[in-house]
Formats: sequence, C-alpha cells, structure tokens
Amino acid sequence: MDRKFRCDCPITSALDMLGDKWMLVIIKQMLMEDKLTFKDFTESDEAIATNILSAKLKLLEEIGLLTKAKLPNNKKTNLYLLTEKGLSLTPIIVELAKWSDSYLRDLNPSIRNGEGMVLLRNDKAAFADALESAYREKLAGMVFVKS
Amino acid sequence: MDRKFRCDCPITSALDMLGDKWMLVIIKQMLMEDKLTFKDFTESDEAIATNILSAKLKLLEEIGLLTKAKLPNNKKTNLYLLTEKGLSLTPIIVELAKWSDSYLRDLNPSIRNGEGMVLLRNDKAAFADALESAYREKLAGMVFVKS
DNA sequence: GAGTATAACTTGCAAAATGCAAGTGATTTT
DNA sequence: AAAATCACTTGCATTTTGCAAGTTATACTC
Repeated sequence: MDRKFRCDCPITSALDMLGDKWMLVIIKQMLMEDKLTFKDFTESDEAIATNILSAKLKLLEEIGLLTKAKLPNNKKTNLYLLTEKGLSLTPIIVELAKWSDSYLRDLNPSIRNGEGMVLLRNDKAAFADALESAYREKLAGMVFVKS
Repeated sequence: MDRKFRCDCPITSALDMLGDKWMLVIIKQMLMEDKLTFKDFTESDEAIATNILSAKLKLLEEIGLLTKAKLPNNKKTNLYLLTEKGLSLTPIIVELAKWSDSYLRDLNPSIRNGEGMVLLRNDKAAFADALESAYREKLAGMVFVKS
C-alpha cells in the first residue's frame, strides 16, 4: 500500500494523480496536438525533458489514462493512445482553456487567440464533444496493435 | 521578466499557475469547506505544512485569486477570501470532482460518496452555480476590512 | 496587568520532483 | 555495412515540497 492519496476528497484525489506540471499537458498534447510517439512529445512547445517524459508516460499508463501500441510494420516506434478514462479528462482541459482565455491573458499576453477560441467561448460542451469525436475518429481510422 | 509561462498555450499557461499539489486544493477548501483563516487551512484533512501554505497563499494573492482581509475588531486573524477570478475556477474544480467520481473510485475506494454527489451527477452546471452562490452569499453576510 | 494562549507566520534542514546533458541499444533507413 | 532514428536511461544540478522547531504580535484569562 503506497500512500498515493492524501485523503478522501474527490477533488484532492484527482489532484494527487493530475496535480503537477506535466500530466495534463501530456494529455492535452495527445488530445489536441496529434502527439502520438515519444519523439512527438519531445518536439512540443513545452519542451519536456526525456527522462521526465518517460516517467510520466509510465505513470499515465499505470493509472490507465493511456495505452501503448505499435504500427503493424514497425517494431521501433511506440504509439501512445488515450483510453476512455484519459479521453474523459477533456472537460477539465476545456475548463482550463476557458479560464485562461478569460482571466490569464493579462498575466501571459502571448496566449494564443485563434479561430478555435470562438467555439470554446460560445459553447464549451460542443467544443469538448468536437475534441473527443475528432480523437475517436482518428483512432478509428488507424491500424495499430496494442502492446 | 521572470519566465513563468512555458509557452503560448492557454491550457499549459493555466497549469503553469495551478498545476501543482496545492493551489487548487486551497481554492477548493475556501470554496467548499469554509476555510477562512491560516489556522483553518492547517487543520484540514490534507494537512498542509505551514511553510508551504504561507508560500501558496502569497502566490494566490499575487496572481489575484484571493485577497486578504480582517474582521473589524481583530488585528490578529487574517481572512483569505476568493476574488472573482478565484471563484471562476469553480467549473474546473467541479470537473475534477466529476472525473474522480466516475473514474478514480477504483484507485481510491475511500473517496467520499455523500449527498452532494447526486446533484453533481445530475447537473454539474447547477452544482457549480450553487457553490458560487453560496460563497457569494457568505461574503455578502460578512463584515470585513480589506487589507 | 501579568501570564498564558493563539494566529500567523519564518527558519533550517531533509527528501522528493524536476531539469539538463550525455550516453545506450535496438531498429530502420540509406 | 554504415548512418540515422527512436525510445529510452544515467548522472548530476537545481527547484520544490515537507517536517519540526522557533518567533512575533495580538488576544484572552485570572
């Protein structure tokens, strides 16, 4: 029994799993930025170090938020794919985006303000659904072997 | 210029502020557990150390998520109160609760499963509104002096 | 009003998480 | 066969978190 959880509060328990610098960033990259392979993650804007990435991917797999897979004809490259449990973090990520859009621009003026923000502002549930659907469809159109 | 933000992604920027073990836990305690004073926080289930608490409260104030106040007849006790910017984190906290309720019970079976969960499951927006209203009303019924 | 208790901290040090740079071994490409 | 790529690991520096003990100002008690 390793004491992973601080107490019986659902919110604190979620943060015991997700409350750090990287876990939700990695999930976001999978969901919204087409990151699939170890290399993909290392090339992101956030510039995660490979040792941290390795540790966090392992953790995310243990928790059940992602699974590893391979393409049928490639023994080298790993694919990291969101599970249902991982995909279900979408609403949290969307709320983070919305809060940033509304309240964080004065602290970080460089925050992107593109096309996609319009739907987020008008209908965040639709925005979340669109993200989830797009991800599911990507998986549906892919041939891979779970490892 | 201190490099607080990793990049121009809204989600990553939110996590640059909130992505640690304590920031959202403290906000939650204010919003849902009537924590008002330094002492209140030290007595919570999560058992935060006083040095960490002190540092995080300072940070939360700098970011503008809370303000300090005092009761008119008491020069000793500080009150820590959520600002609008802080209160607007409610939807994020609610989504964390909902995710925990749905997906984290097998990893932490001790997660509370009380009365309040029913509304959360049925209508999370109503749940969030109820939390925000209750907090606003508490403030409205209080006499304090902002410091 | 003197002594005790309380609130809100700070300080010093230990432990854990994060970060950087370099290296390794198994594929895959040329 | 050699070179490049991918998915890591290792060693070490830095930062964050955690524990226990102290400090100061205010408030309460007799």
